[in-house]
Amino acid sequence: MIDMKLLRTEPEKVIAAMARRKENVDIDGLLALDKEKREILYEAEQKKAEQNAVSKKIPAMKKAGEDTTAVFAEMKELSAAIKECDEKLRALDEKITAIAYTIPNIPNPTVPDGDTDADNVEVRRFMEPTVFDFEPKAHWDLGKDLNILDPETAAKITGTRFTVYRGAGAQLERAITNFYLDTHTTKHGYKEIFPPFMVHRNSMIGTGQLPKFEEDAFKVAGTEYFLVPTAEVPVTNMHRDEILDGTKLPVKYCAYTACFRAEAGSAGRDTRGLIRQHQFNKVELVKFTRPEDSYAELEKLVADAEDVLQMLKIPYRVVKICIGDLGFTAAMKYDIEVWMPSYNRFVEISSCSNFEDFQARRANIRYKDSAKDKAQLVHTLNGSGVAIGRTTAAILENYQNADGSITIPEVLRPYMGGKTVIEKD
RNA sequence: GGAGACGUAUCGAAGUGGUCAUAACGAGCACGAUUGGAAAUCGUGUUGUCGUGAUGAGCGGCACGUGGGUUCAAAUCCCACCGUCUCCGCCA
Repeated sequence: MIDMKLLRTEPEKVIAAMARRKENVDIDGLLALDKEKREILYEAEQKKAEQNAVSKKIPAMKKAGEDTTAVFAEMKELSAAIKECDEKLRALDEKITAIAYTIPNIPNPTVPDGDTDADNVEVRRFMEPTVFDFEPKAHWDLGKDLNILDPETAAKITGTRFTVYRGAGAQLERAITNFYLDTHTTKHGYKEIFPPFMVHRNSMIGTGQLPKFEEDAFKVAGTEYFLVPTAEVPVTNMHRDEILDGTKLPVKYCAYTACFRAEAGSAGRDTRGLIRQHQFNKVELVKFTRPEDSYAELEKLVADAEDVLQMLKIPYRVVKICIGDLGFTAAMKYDIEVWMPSYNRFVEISSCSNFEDFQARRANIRYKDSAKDKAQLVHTLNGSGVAIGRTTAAILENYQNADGSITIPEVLRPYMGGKTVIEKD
């Protein structure tokens, strides 16, 4: 949510930010509505002050036996005028929030220029892209041959963009999940959360998925619930309308959830394999920080996500997202992309963002250090730590052997009963 | 799913149409007094938010789960929704 005070005092900053994003937002119109609202608000408050003053005198008048008929008539008119003001205010507020909710976050000045993901800037790499002395297969072929990934059966029971994992495939997915959660909770100091997989509308608004991107979400028929598109939504909203203890920041959570995405507009893209599914597993990292610490915490967040890939020994690179590819809610974002031999390129496996106070303002999440202090908005951050389904795909492809078997990364073996290789059963 | 009770500050809780909502009373917390130090005791303080001021003081508005309604006036009366608890049913 845009800061209305910033908009009032320094509209040129907001206008420049929107121009960088190539967003067409009617800032002048919004300012005019805001001005009108404040004028009417003042009028309404004057009238209410009068109403309160008169109301206070009425009991005394009655006690003294005075005739209150005239006063009542006057007050009735005043009351009607107040009601009229309140109605105008409500209508204006509705218009203002409707516009405000469609304004994206102000990007950090260091966000690189560019129009598409091709313009993202590579920051660093880990390992070199995997080299094979045989013709490597795509993970969907490996999964089929090993009988561990079964999209056909998923289509039979549900539809496209779902996968049934079987046997060692299911075990591998579960091993990765536990490895990620264990590493983040013990090594990196995050508190594990297991949230609901459905949330109500306010939570989706709080983190910015709604109202603008409703077609991307699955809504549960007959309810007002949405399937979570990421654990970011339930976990960030845990502290909605709360004032956190500033001395306890940063608060760091990690959470596993299944994630559900309609993938509207992705028809025909990544139709094979685990890359783009309606349901996928992910461990998410979420932080609530002091404003002055948020960028340092973003770097640490990325490092924590990278660490699990380093332990898995999967080649990856980190890119800084350019202005044209920056999401609606983010002020700055890094993606981590793993090497995917079947695509012959790097594929996103984690997105780490600093939202600054954008989500905190929507969700009303603040902090203060002591009772005397004024509550201030926190900064929120999150990042995948990391996507599990895509990890499975990356392991199958990067750890495949000439005979079609898969060597299990060392750190996962304790999670798979000591098994070292996945072979056709 | 059925029946009932409830939702007021950090917590417990009073207030059942006006002149006690910063909100009784109790507890907690902060500061001060007392003490060699502590406990106990006493005193003072302790919500958030919006508008207008300078990000101050002051002034004014709003908030008693949420949203409506009745009324000159609503924590109080009415309606809807949300949530909590108890009993019954069902279930993992």
